[in-house]
Amino acid sequence: MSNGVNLKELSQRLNLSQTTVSRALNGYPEVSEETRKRVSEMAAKLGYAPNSQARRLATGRAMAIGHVIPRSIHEMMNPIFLEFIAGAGETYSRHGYDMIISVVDDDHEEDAYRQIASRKKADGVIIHGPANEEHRHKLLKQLNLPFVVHGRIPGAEQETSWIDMNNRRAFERATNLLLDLGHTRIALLNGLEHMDFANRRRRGFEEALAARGLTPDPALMRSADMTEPFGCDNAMEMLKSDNPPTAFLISSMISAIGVARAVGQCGLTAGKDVSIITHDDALSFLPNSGEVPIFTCTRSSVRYAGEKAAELLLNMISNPASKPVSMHLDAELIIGQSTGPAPAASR
Amino acid sequence: MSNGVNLKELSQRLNLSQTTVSRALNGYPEVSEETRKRVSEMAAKLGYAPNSQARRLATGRAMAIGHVIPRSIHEMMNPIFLEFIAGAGETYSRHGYDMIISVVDDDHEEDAYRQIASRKKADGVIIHGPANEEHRHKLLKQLNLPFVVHGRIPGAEQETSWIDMNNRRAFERATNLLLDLGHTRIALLNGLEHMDFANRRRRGFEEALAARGLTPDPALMRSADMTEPFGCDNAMEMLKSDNPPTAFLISSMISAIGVARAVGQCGLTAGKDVSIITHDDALSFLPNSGEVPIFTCTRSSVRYAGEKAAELLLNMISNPASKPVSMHLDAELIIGQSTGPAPAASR
DNA sequence: ACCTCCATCCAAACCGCTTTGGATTTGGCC
DNA sequence: GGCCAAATCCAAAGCGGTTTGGATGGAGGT
Repeated sequence: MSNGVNLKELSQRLNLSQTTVSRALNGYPEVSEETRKRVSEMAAKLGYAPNSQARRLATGRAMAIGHVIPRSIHEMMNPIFLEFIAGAGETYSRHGYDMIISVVDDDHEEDAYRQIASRKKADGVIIHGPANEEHRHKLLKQLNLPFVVHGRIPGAEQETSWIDMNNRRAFERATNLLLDLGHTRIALLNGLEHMDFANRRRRGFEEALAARGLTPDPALMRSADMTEPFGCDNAMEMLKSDNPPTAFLISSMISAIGVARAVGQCGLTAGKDVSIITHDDALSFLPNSGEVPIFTCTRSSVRYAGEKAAELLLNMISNPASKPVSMHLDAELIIGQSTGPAPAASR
Repeated sequence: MSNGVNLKELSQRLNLSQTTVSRALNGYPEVSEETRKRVSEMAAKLGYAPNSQARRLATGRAMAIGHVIPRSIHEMMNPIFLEFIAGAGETYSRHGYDMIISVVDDDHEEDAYRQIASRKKADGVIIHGPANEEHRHKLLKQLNLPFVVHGRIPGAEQETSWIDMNNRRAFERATNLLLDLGHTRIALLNGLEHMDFANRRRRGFEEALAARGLTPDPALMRSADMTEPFGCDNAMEMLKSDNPPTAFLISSMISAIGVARAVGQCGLTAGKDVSIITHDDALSFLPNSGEVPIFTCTRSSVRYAGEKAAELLLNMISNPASKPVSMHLDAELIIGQSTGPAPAASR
């Protein structure tokens, strides 16, 4: 027994009108400090809190942000998605917004957005994992639903708000590091390249090679969901080939761990016989810290991106006339134990 | 330009009352098939969808389920949590419910629940990761907010609805498997044992040993957040000790991967020199399948648990008088490549 | 004493839907 | 033809807030 008071009852108990009570609680100026105090005390005593549905209806704002995630969201996205959510969630709750997540069948994604708009379930949404061929932003514009992209939509950079890390640059720098260490046969284990982020990473890799007059060996480039076995299996295969790579550049810690497993199983040592650089999204359950991190990595916190994306979106919502805004985050290049000079001319 | 019609406009266009239109769309019987057809056609044409806030206010149901997760949710919970969410989310959307997730400061968890109740933000909640000392269920009872526990609250099994896997039994079986293979020095790398699930797993382990007259060696039992380094570091330390274990029993795939890394670094082979059994929550980004899975494991799908938990909760909500219900899931014991007979009297 | 101007407070409309309690029409049956 | 029940449909009352457009009363100015 603790709840059940509504505005009407509260105002009756106070011998005040609902108007005054509402204004007192919402900090409007046309109510004396004394009554305001009286009101908030009584409200606290009776445990009054405004019914959110009623408030939303009256104000016309849903006070919620939607995230629609297709059921078969690609495996590698999963943990990253959660970390992003955690960051965004903090921002939302700090601003009194709810976060609503819709898990939908892949072919119902568009429906989900339409429903959010037509039923007024949320004041805005976040687009996750933009692909090379992306259309969601068009739909959302048409639905007049504010949104922020986590990542970038190729060809729509100017007309959309987004937050992204500099994928191309990060992988370019990582590749250069390996080149500086004398590696020339570098393998790339990348995410699905129909995704924009993976596409950009590959370009960074290729451009760095090209700048030194090297051409990437297609046999050393793989692209798939970034699972652990993906890393292990491909690394194993490459290491056992006639012309194995001396270094690996990997798009995710999860797959990097797989690569490390393969390296171990081949009796090699990472950082000596083989070098590994991975991108590190700073996932909390895969810490790669310590004085000297296990993996040399390009690091960029997805959680932070989530916080910022949410802030961008909330700004857009409270300021609908504003121009598109974007944030470009640079990854840190952090030296760990998994890189070293290329072994001298192997057998 | 596509939305903006409300019930009033729709009914005017049809020369019908709002009542009739509402009833037609919601499938009530007191409207002729002909008008129903006319109504739904016009609704489709004008892109009408009921404003969810208004509907919620009128019906008094939030049509949403809340998940509050403390900001510092223990690291190992993270990916598991997401998988659970994915499962639950499917059930919700299939039933027209929204899922709202609140990320809150640890010391505001109680507030979060109170708000959900007093502001009527959700019709029910899921309790995640019950601890040995658990109090949330009392608060929720007092708030009169339906809930389902993912896991079990010790001492409140009868009076709460929950879904849990048989942790004790799973770890008992796993331990017996190792014992049958001749292992006697078995290490346990467990989750935080102030959590109910970890506590139960330890008991399963200890009881299996005790049944064969063995007492667990405290030096071989570790408990912490289930990160990858936790597995690697502890395994490394144990393997290098004077009296190393011949087998590892591990609470999470993530840490198991760390153990595998340590095993590799020590020049040993899993399944031959050292045996590994891990619990496998069937996380989608850590597949452990294939003809012969890499890890021998006790497997139980968290996603499935999420689906079922959501179903239990929705049932409770639509049927408030019902008695507490619970589901006990048994983990499969699956033989993979990481276990084998104990090596004959090692050096 | 009279008037203006604030400072407070209030009654009532409104947000968009569901639902109650009829009103009206239709059809079957004696 | 008259009557009753079933089939349709509707006006209006909520749901619980916010917000508009005053009303009221006391202070200050002349």
